[in-house]
Amino acid sequence: MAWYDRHARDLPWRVLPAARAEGVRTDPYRVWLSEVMLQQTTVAAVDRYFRRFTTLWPRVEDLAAEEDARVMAEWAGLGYYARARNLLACARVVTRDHGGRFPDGREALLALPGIGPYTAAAIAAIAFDRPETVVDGNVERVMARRFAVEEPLPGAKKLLTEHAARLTPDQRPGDYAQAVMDLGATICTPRNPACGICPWSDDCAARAKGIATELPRKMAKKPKPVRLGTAYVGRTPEGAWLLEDRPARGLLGGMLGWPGGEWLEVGPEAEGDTGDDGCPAPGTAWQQVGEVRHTFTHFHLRLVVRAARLPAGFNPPRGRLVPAAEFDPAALPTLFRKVHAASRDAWTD
DNA sequence: CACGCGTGGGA
DNA sequence: TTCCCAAGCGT
Repeated sequence: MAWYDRHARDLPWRVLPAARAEGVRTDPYRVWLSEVMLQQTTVAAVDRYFRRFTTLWPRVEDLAAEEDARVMAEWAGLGYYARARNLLACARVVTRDHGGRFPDGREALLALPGIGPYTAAAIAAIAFDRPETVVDGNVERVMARRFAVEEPLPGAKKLLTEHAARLTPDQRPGDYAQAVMDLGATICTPRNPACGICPWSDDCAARAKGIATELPRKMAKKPKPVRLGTAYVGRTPEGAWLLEDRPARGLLGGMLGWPGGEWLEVGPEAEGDTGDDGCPAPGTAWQQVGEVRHTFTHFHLRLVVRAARLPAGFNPPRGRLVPAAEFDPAALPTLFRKVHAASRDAWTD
């Protein structure tokens, strides 16, 4: 804990021990928002989004009252969009059923949308200083090394959680939780752990055995297949864009995107063209303007980008026309921002 | 319980 | 270029 008092990172959602000593309170709303944004996401990526969200919506009631599309547009680019949908659902439950106050216990938190075992424990510990054990990827790595657990993840998760629980103190459990995660993020890193400056180096079994860098072991991952598809960027003579609201569930669910066909996996050889599958205006002369490559969690995608001027009075069979004044490419997920950028040269009239 | 679900940065 | 990964959750 002395290490944390000296080395805690100053993050926008964090109340440092020194500030807390002067009476600054930890806001559960900000803890919750930051923890959801940080799920599988780096501090560097979250920083800007957290500042933007708390400026637009300072309290959970403000967020709960916002329109879905506005929140999704602000989340665009951060990824894992189910988090944004669950974020709104959670804000509305807390506002309507809990009077705008987050519950202070792990069990009650666990019942809320988008809050799983890690986030429930993190909020209980950090916002309410409950002695809950927080187990994220950092804690798994630190415990695997400190106790030289050689069983690979995810099988070792249960054992690592037991080790972590045994170390959780009664005093300042919130600071302790953040300290272990800071340790994992800045000292006990995946590649080149800085064991020389680690406050736990004398207690570390993996360091003693010289295998710290090899832990935690992980099961081999499957290779990512390649999928191919086409995206159609159409504009009316007035400059309106033809876009599509994606279904609420699934990949990029609830986000705005360009029309196009299914993204189909192909064999190692036949990487031919993709036809006009999914073309939203078959009678129009589409021109290929580029190709976009993008990698998702479980596949690589190559999208052929086609652009066209739509006829005057065009009535979209699917999707909708977004007037130029209302269109902001920043509201698109990253894949579709790339598609928009690839089409840019087609509009140099 | 295994899988689906994004993105950007670093080695 | 390619691979790995980062404060997980829902189904």
